[in-house]
Amino acid sequence: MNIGAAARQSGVSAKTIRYYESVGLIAPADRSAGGYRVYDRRDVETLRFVQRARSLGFSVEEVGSLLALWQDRQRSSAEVKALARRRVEEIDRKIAELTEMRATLTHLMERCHGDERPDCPILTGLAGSAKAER
Amino acid sequence: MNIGAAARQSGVSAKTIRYYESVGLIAPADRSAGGYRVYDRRDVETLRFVQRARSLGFSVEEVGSLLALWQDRQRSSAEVKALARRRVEEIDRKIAELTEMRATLTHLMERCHGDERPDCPILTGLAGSAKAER
DNA sequence: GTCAACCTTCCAGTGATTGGAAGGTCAAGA
DNA sequence: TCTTGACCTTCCAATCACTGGAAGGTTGAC
Repeated sequence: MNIGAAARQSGVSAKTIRYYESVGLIAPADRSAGGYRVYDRRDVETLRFVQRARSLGFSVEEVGSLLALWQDRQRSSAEVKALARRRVEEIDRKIAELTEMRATLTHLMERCHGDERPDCPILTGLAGSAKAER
Repeated sequence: MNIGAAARQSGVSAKTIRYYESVGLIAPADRSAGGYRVYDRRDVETLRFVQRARSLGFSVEEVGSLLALWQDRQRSSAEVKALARRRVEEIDRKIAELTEMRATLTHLMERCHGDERPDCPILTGLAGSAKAER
């Protein structure tokens, strides 16, 4: 199958498949007589694996490690779990950061009339200390 | 004061101040005889405003709008509030996405021994359907 | 033969910085 | 007066993970 079909079946765009190949995340595809990249079901499986790992927020580099681990029958599950644990910690940090932002923002918004009047605590909060306002 | 002092007082790095100037977020600074950028207390205030807005996740472009609104004595607070509301919605989307990722990941991890054995549900979950596993 | 749909490579742009090179300015001290 | 070191200047390149677009080649159907 050509790259377009592989893209449709894996959920990874053709452009992105070529990109993954160019950065060495996936092996270079075989080529047809006309120079087209050729994929089989196994390649699509790999692409799907990559797609899922990316959707869980693993970086392309981390997906590379995961892929290597997946293809290594000898690997220990400890390594995989450690990678996953680090990812969860990262996610927790981001959630905490966003939650903090949200609290500051909604606090500022509550005090803002949101009408024609020019006075706006959101702006003065930004100008003074947003933190102290809480 | 020079750019270094302005950076220290505003919490925006010198490099970033120059960048903000280059993209038109802030007005070009006055220059000394020797060609150094010169800042006063007002500039530092503006930089601090930018820094706070950025830390709440507004894009540089959005900070531009906020800055214009801040400097416009005639503005209506409704506009500012709308900008903030969009930001909160965006934050909520991101938090939801991260929460979903976290749930999938921790579910996968619970089933993984994390020892020397090679079998690892995290990898098979990634290979099959991570969603279906839940 | 000709047409559309598909594929190829290569270069550039995104956002928001950051790093680094090569060189100019400034104030203090020997 | 000279030198040192801290600071500043501009400009180009890299980051991350794509995405867009140009210019051109391949394939299969009608």
